[in-house]
Amino acid sequence: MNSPRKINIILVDDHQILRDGLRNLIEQKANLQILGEASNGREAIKLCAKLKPDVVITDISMPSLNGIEAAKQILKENPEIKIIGLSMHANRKFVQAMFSAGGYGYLLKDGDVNELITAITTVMQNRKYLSKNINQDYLLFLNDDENLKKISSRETEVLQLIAEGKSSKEIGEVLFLSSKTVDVHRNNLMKKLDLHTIPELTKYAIREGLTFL
Amino acid sequence: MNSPRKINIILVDDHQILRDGLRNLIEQKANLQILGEASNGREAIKLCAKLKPDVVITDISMPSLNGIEAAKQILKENPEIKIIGLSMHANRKFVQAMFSAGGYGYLLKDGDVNELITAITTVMQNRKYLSKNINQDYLLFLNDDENLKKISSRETEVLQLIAEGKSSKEIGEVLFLSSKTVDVHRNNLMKKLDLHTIPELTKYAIREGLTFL
DNA sequence: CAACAAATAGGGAATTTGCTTATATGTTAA
DNA sequence: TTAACATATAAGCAAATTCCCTATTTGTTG
Repeated sequence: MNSPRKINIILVDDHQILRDGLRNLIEQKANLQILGEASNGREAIKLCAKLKPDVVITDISMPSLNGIEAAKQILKENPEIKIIGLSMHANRKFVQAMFSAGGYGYLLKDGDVNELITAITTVMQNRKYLSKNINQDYLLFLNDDENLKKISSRETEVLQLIAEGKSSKEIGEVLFLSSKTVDVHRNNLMKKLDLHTIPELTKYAIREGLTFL
Repeated sequence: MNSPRKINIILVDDHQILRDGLRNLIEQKANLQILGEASNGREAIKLCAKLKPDVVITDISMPSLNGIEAAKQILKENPEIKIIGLSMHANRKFVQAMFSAGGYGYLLKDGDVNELITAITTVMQNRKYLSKNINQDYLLFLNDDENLKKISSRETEVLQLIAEGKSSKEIGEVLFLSSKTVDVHRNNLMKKLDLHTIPELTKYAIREGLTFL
């Protein structure tokens, strides 16, 4: 009798101390193992391409690239990966966005670790998991995909970096684009959102949870 | 030969999942034990009064009562307790505030766990500990308490207008100043606040209630 | 009085943004 | 299956803005 293969996990959060703690707890379970860790969405995408985990546990709000955008891009390449969002916000908008992006689970950071283990096993059975502290009714609406996504993924990415204080040039370096392309994205964002200054874009990004206050 | 007494610790953070992880890691060290946990500053004060720990490890940003204020109040009753702040912000203001409140250590959440262990043993030797990812120069200034330069009312005025999306030229027009004067105010603000981009100033202004989201 | 902070502002370099135009690639609706 | 539309890319050039340095005046405070 051979024991079943371990579930391979990638852990994504911008706080190493949280990753350290979670890794330790998760690896106490015989059937779970951590394949790798990333500290933002951009690293997570690279790591998933390389390591092909079964499950990604990812913070939502992170510098450089947030968990929602990361989920979209990971799933475009590897649709079979189960992504579980981990956030401090019980906000409906985040929940919605995570599931619309193709995520399989959404947990609150003030849940306990057992809930995380439950979530992992649940999503591995192809079932969605939503933190028990969140109104479960949200699950009913998850297929109304018609959320206000006027702005594209690329634009969202650029917006986050703008709100983090980066210039077009710096953003271009991060995304391997000409600064002129970034200029165009910024200007399109401003047109679409009817916002006309960088501080206004910043505030919008904060409201959308793309960056920290 | 009797082994030395264990170091008693109270853990304070609003995310249970982070507490779970840290507790587990810390208790793997034979000489450390967790006496109790709290999920905000107010609870922490009560717990300290009851349990008299050697060390408190506390998040800075928490609901109900933040870590800085909690530190002040804990130390008023129990000046011998060593308090270590744990924050995601490398922001000078927080560091300064933590030490001014009487704290003994300041760690970033993206440091690793070994650093936390080091910090605990350091403060137990009556030495201050500052996260190695933070400019250590801050330690030099920690004793002149009035080093937290407050911003002038003119600067506050300018800051608000910046956060509303106005350029130096526009601000000059509103305040009947040369745009160059506004430039100087902006640059002084950045120096005083240790912030280096307009989006960062904007976020600061929001936190200070100078402008709306 | 000396030192210092606050408020004002000019000069000039460096950077950034705004706007226009253009091409390639998808997607979708008639 | 075209036509229309959205997305992503990027160059060129002009305009605007910011960054850094220096400087003067005024008020405060040890």
